[in-house]
Amino acid sequence: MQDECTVNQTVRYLGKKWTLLIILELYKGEGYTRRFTEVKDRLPGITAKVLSARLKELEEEGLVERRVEAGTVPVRSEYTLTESGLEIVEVIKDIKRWALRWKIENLACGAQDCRRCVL
Amino acid sequence: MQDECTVNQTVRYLGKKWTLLIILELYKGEGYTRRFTEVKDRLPGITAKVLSARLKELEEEGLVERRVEAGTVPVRSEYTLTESGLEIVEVIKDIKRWALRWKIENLACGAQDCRRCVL
DNA sequence: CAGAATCCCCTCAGATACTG
DNA sequence: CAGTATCTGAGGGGATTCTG
Repeated sequence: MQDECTVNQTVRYLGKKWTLLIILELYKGEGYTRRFTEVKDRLPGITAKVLSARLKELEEEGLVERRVEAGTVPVRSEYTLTESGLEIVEVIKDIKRWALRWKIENLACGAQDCRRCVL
Repeated sequence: MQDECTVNQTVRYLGKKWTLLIILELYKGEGYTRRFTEVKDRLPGITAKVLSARLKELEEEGLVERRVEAGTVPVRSEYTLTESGLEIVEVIKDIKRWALRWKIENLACGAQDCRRCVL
């Protein structure tokens, strides 16, 4: 099946809602690292369920690494971009450049920290 | 809402199944142009319904232009990549490079004309 | 040839509530 | 704090049939 194509497969999870924004959030963190709640608080509207699912998916795909702080109460876990995750950020930047170039009518984005963040 | 972000919005339709493959198909056509059935035949597994829907969406987003040959029976219609559509191909190439670099286990893609086509 | 119409199942994603 | 469990509605996408 054509669905097996890497491009299609890749874009199937990258295309899901919130995924790219989560990656950018980790990218903005110190050492490309953020804690669960940190990401959650910085992405207004996302639910714990969705964030959890996306992070798990990204971990399985190798773009994100999870580390659990042992012996801390309450529990702390950190998510860090891997090398491949870091490289995909460049692609995201390109998408953003493309979008800003051809979809300038969309002012909502410029109003958010979306524009400042990685461009 | 964060959903208004251009990156997220863009990726919402680009991330749909078949979309990128359709764009690449047009890209491979003479003058970046292909007819409906041409695309359909070259993407085994796609249904007319989905192809139709994707092309309409891409047209609305300005990546594709539709031209109907007047007065021909049976009807012929052509789809051509616009300037913005052509530019997004570069992004798709980057995604493919990324995927081939980090997901080499996925041999299915290399076996198809997927690898030859644009890289 | 180039679709549109219908049916139907599945996944996505939000809301809400609960837990180690 | 960092999740999981459950329910629900909306949209995605395949199969099939029909049409100008």
